[in-house]
Amino acid sequence: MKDVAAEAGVALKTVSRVVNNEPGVNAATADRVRAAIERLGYSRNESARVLRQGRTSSIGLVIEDVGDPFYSGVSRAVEDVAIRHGSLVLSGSSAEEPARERELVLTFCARRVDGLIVVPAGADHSYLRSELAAGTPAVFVDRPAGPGLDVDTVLCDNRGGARMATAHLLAHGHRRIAFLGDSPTIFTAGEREHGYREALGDLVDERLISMAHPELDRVRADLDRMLGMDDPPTALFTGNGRLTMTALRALAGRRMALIGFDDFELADLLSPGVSVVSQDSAGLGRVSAELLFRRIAGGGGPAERVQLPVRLIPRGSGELPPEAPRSS
Amino acid sequence: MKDVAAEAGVALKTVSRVVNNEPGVNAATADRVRAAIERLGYSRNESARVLRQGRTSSIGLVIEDVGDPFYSGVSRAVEDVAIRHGSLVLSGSSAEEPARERELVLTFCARRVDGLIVVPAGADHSYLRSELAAGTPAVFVDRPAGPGLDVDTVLCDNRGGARMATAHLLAHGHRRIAFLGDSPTIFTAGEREHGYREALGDLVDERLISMAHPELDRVRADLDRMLGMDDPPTALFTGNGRLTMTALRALAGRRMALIGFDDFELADLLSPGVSVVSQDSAGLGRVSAELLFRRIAGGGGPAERVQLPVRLIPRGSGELPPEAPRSS
DNA sequence: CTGAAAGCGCTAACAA
DNA sequence: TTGTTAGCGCTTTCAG
Repeated sequence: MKDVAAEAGVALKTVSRVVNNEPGVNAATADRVRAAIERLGYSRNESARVLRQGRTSSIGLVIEDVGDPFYSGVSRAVEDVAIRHGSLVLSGSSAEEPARERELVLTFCARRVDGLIVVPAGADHSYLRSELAAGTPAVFVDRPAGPGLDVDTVLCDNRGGARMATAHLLAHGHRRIAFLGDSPTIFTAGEREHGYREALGDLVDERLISMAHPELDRVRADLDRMLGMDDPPTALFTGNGRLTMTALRALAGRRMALIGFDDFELADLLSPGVSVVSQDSAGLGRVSAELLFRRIAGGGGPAERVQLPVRLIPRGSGELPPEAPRSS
Repeated sequence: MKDVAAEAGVALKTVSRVVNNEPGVNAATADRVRAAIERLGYSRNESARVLRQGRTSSIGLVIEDVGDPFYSGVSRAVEDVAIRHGSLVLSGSSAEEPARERELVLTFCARRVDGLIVVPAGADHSYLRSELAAGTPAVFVDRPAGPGLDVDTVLCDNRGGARMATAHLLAHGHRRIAFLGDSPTIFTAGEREHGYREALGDLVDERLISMAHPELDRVRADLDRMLGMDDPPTALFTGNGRLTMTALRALAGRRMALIGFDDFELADLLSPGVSVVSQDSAGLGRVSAELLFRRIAGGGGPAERVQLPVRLIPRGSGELPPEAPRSS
């Protein structure tokens, strides 16, 4: 910048003014400066600007895995909003490990991001307290923050969606409805289990509920066990996208009513089409990013908790009738 | 840092030494400093460090769309390698728009990223020349850089994969093989078309080739037109994942041999399973990131051009025999 | 082993 | 409309 000033025969500050499109610069002078910039191939050093202004024009995004379609949808939506606000996105995957989540968040904070969007992996976010107090706003997405942290949160209606799916199966005549969920330590998994239980009421049978990490072998074993019962399930409700696919593989063509939580590409092309409870991943990203930028801009008020609706998409698998009872 | 120094009763530089784990600090002093850091909740301001050192420990990643499973696979792999090198990833989606690609790259450069990984949308990358000359290394992924730019490149064997797929269909008795490709301005689309033509030789029929943006209506119209011919195609080769899915929808259950370029989730669950040419998106990301970090570390030598192998995964759809010729 | 001073490139505040 | 000066928080250099 010094060189540019010399080249254009003006003061440092004038160059700064031109670079920042600040008003109050003679057009001719500005042109001379721009010419000098062009000639010298100058480009502003953002680090210095950041140091001076204390604003990085970047936000940090911690998700579970960029490779997962649900989270990459969130990611893309956040990115779009950020660009509109002139911000860049620093992102990282926690791989569902609390330690990595913490490390990423603290790294982002050390880089003085203007704000954070976090899909939490852990349950303890006390490490964030000092950052929040220091004025870095954060929005939690998909899952709430650990106890004692008063922070904006954007969630899907997990419980309502699960209730809806289960009720849909009930309405189609099913009474024996199994639930395959992810590990109950995961917030969304627990909420969906609750919704399932609420809809089922007295019909709940603990033997038809299985919650653990979605591995094919586990799912297959569980399904085999359930289907081998005297009064086997006639319908299945799967607690997330990965589980739905795993279950589809494990079922290996056996015909059974099925509704999955979370939509997925090609669900409509399978036969029958897979009925799902669809979450709006893009909406999740968009809403949380907008909330964050409102906070960054100084928007005050108490922490908000937004819940986005989900919707049931019937495609056939959720509308299959119960198998005719076996004549015994 | 000044406060920490005061709190610990040492000089600024000593704090700096402790924070950076520099050798030559009395253990007791270091402990005192660390205690002060803890008490004050201090964390180093990376911007200032960057300003001084000129190294940001971050790389820029420009892809087409984080929401696309192929690119999010690349993305995740890049991220993993970056973390191992103590680097963060700034990423952005070009949405296949050259202007946005350019803007992202220049924004990243203004932030003084240590290096760039780019899936180019445009064909002209002259804007990068000054950055490269200034010492910011770049690696192009999935598609090569525009003419006149001597830069590391990591590609898949698009042509070979297309040749393999087409030959596979030929081996299963097909002689009328249609090709649906993406817009020919996209490098990978062109390469795959070439491979298809090479394998087909004299059997090429221009009426069985359609290349454009993968919209359902277009694909449906093309397929209808082709299937209405006197000698309709008995097999279809689709040029990317999006097109494969679109074609599956457009075929709406009509039985026809099919191989798609690029694997996708659930390809095995459709009936018949969809045979594909699988690209290693994670490998693409990993190899390019490793190459980039080698350059950042000062690794010299001429620009490399790495080609990753692809593999054919038969699942049924690519092994269907031609329909018995209609008795006319 | 520890410290003082200079300066990275920029912008804010104040003059002229 | 333009310029001058100070200082953001850190690391580098050189001196104790």
